[in-house]
Amino acid sequence: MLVLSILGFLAEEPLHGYELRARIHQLSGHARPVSDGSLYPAITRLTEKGLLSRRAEPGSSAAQRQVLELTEAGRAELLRRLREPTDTEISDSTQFFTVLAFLSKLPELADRNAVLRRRLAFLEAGGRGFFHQEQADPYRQGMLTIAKASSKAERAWLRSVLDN
Amino acid sequence: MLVLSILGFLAEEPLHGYELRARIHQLSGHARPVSDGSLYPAITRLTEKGLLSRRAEPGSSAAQRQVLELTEAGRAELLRRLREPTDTEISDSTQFFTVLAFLSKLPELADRNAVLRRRLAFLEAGGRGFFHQEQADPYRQGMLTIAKASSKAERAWLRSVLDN
DNA sequence: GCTAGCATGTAAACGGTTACATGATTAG
DNA sequence: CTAATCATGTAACCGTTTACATGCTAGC
Repeated sequence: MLVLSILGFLAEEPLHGYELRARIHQLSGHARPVSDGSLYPAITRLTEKGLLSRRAEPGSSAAQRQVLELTEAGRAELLRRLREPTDTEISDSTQFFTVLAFLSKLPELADRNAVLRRRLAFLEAGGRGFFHQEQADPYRQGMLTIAKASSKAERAWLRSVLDN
Repeated sequence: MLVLSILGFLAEEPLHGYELRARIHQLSGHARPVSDGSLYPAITRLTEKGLLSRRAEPGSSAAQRQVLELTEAGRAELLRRLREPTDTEISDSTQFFTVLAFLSKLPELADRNAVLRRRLAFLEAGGRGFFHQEQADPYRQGMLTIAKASSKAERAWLRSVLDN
């Protein structure tokens, strides 16, 4: 997911690591903070794979910035990942929201809608039996109540987008 | 999170690994499947730490079962984790729902309510600015719409439980 | 005879967390 | 002069994923 966020934000404009971290944090850092120890190694790996290029630039203040830019291969990889999300990127809400955050980068409406339809189908399958557990435990009942409300809101939004 | 689920289900009754996997799957496997490669090593680690004991039992069919049981130390660790969830167990919905699934194991109402109040305070802080991003991107708008609906439903449930 | 389900594990590769490490600039 | 913010990284540890590996029993 970190990789998808990096590719996604860099598809908008070149950024240095610190700024990238700020954007990722704004997008999903409220739930799970991004640590430098995961971000910088991820940048290094993506650069080694040829998906990113980096060039040094004098910092606005402080240390030298490494400005990161998507390569053609990087952009192709981003589009491929958005077009063909894995099963857990469809089923795991956290992962799906990351896909959704960058879905507008996919140029074809049909491709974008195909992804939304996969998510809708997953939700309509009812979390694979998750929703009709009968629970005596009041806290698990609460979990189900909340999950049902979220699912309902999301299905309504997905249908409204798919129906244009 | 896996560890919390293992301790939580074993607090209800002794189980063997295969049955434990089935229960974890029912609880949260719809989003993220549990793999044997994470479950069995986790069981081994917990046994080495003295939180679990295992004894062999003839299988109902097939291979020998390793029946797992919580030790006193294991039960104490479960209660400690439920009483004092980490910050990310409060902020990350997936992790919080795992805590919630076993919260009824905490004997004191005051302890359980303290956990719920921490979650409510986090949600009322508005996802730390997450909710008032103005987004032109329609998919990110959708994300916000869904997130707001979920948050609202969860806050309503939390308040109803806390108000008795 | 074969497939599905029961049942438990190991090994390699990969990625994330935490702590450590450095150093400049700006505002109070 | 000191804290906050800007800015980038490394190293050890730990856990997860994926693939591999085995073997029994019941039903078709």
